[in-house]
Amino acid sequence: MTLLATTHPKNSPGDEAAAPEVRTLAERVFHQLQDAIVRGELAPGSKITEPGLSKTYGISRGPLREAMRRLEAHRLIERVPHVGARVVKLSMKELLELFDVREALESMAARLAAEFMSPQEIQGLRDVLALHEGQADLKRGEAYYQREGDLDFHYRIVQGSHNKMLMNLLCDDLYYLVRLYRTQFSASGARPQRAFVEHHRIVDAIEAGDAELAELLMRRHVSASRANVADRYATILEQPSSTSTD
Amino acid sequence: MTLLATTHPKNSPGDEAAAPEVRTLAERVFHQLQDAIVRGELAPGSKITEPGLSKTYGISRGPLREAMRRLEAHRLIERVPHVGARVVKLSMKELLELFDVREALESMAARLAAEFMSPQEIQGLRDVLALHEGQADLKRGEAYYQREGDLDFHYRIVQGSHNKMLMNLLCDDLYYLVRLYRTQFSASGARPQRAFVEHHRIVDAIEAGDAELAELLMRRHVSASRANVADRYATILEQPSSTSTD
DNA sequence: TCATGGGTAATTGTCGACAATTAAATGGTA
DNA sequence: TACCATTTAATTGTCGACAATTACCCATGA
Repeated sequence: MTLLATTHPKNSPGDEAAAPEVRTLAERVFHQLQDAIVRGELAPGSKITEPGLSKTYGISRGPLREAMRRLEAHRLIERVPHVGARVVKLSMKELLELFDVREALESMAARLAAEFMSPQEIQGLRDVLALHEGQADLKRGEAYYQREGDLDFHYRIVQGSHNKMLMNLLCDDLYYLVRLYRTQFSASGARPQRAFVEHHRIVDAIEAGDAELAELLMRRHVSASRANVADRYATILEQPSSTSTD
Repeated sequence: MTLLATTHPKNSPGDEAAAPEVRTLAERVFHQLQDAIVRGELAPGSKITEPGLSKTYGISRGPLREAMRRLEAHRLIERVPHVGARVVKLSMKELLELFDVREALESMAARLAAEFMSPQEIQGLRDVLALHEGQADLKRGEAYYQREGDLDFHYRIVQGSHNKMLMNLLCDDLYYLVRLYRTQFSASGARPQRAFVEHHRIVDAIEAGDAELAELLMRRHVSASRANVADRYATILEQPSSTSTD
């Protein structure tokens, strides 16, 4: 909880009124809806109507529409003029596309992090890894927290790139989609121990200032995660029972 | 005009009422403002006020605010709650950040294009190159159209990746910032003949289905463009006369 | 039974007005 | 004269109501 709160202080589960820079109604309901979607409280593909949300959140349609516009910009809902909006439902194709984009951006982030990350930031990375290691030793099966921590790890590297545009793209846009995917596909942590090793090697490369190696390792790391997801999906397709994701 | 219109049919200069999917006031004024900003008619860094725009465009503040929200999502304006909005003014640092992101995303796009681009799409790429070559032979100095065509070239490769998320990120977000930069820094085409050669080699790699080579060449291409911009900026800093971009 | 048409209901788009917050202007005081 | 507090004006945030478009339902006909 402690380390997690430092990286993404907003939308920590259970507290939503203490958000720091929520100065307007539209922003507040935006964060609320963002959380509700990411956590699966609003079903993927379900239609959301302005009067309905307006009544449930007790605000007018004006700020609500602004919040929905922001959600649309973050690709969490899809709107059609004069028709309505519905919560995004990731298909496997779109999920794999997301992994390709992550591979491109995060490998670049790792490269830049190896160049510009400060010793304090690197120490913070090591702390995160140590925390994960302890958690992995404690509860081996339930890797739920570990997955949130996985995002924590990636967050810090992106911030270590000191590239604001990268930070905006990854942290403000894509990572919410990643979290949404993890709830939609109920993907608890797969391949945890291998991911641990890869994380360690990436930090080693960053600490050594080896930009090329950090980039390569991060590229492989994301690519392996993508392959793992694709494989699991392929095996699920063999035994047709769950929801058809496309 | 013909080939350009096929890739980005909207906001072709001079005609704005014939936009295809503009079904609402907010969308129309969004595209109008987008054009006005990218073309420099709204000065970078200038404050834009809701009543002012509402009067100039003859619409209410409701749809105008929606248009402004979309502009903010596309990073063309910056808003501060209770204070106001102003047109984005790219600093050199942010411009170089933009090049880093482009390098990451477009190299990935080239890799995917080499895998999935159809023969017709490749032929379209060759047509664009042929058109540029003719233009370069005709007017050697005035490379303005060539630069727009340069974006046309990159557009097609991104679309050839068949990755919708990449297409959204690059074509809908970043490329408008690129065009904005070219007007803000009044950057007419530098190094045109070298860029031509690089374009040809990229297409060759894509046509050969060599994904790795296409990725590498595109990465170098964008990186060289970034270095060129950085160099020109450094030389400008030697002779202090123009606008301070940061 | 299915397709097609009209009519109704609901939702979205748009507008003008009021409240809250911020920035500027003005005046007073050390 | 410089600085600070108060007032004032302008802008942004929010709200409710009306208009326009769409989707749904039902009846009619082949």
